[in-house]
Amino acid sequence: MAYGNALAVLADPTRRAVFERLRQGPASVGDVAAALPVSRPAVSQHLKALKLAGLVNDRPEGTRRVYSIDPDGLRELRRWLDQFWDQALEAFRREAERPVPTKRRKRP
Amino acid sequence: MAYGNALAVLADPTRRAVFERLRQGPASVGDVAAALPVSRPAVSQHLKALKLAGLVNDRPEGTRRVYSIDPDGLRELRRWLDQFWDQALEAFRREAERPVPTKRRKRP
DNA sequence: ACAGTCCGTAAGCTTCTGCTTACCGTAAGT
DNA sequence: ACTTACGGTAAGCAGAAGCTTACGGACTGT
Repeated sequence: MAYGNALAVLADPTRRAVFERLRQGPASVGDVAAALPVSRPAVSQHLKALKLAGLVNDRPEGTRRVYSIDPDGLRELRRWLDQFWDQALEAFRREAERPVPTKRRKRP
Repeated sequence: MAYGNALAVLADPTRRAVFERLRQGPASVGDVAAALPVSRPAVSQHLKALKLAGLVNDRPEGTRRVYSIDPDGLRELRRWLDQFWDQALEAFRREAERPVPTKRRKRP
């Protein structure tokens, strides 16, 4: 049920902006903050949430801390969506084959 | 940027539960509410949000209102994720090819 | 050793959000 | 016409979430 965390984390716009910035390649906290209209601590908190959800990795580099995207979290989310997609289409097909909307009766 | 709405809507656990219930097939508001530990109005509000995000459809059926999954919203979300996935892997590959971590210098 | 840079965390506040209860409209059956 | 079933909306509230400022810790270069 980790995809739930990923969804919740990616729901916030600015946190998603942080994530999308990392999509271009690794970056430090300050780098990301410089590109966004929020403070550096805010970015730090967002990165923490992203890390907990398994969406990013981080490695120390001197006094800086470089974050990069972790494919694992994305993979899980993708799997959930694909599975959902298949099942939904299946239900869709079943429903389309039902010719008449079958007016709900009380009891047959 | 509609995928943002989809993400925000699917972030809430009970709303996602409503959505996943619909994955099995169309259902009325009461049906969904009966399967969840929340009140019927809560489900109604969740369905409204899902509908605004383009994730579900609804059609009247007598006094009842039958909701079903709308593939369009899911499709958009899937497209975003796939595109993100590809770009992230690309950046990943580029990074892997960089042999030495290149200790950040002040100025060359 | 000292100064400077970069970052994480705590505290606090404001805003948003999801839930419940109460009420009203609509459609069908008798 | 009246009753019953079903569902949407309003009002209100408790909890969560995101942002900022302030502070302290870790590493680097002089």
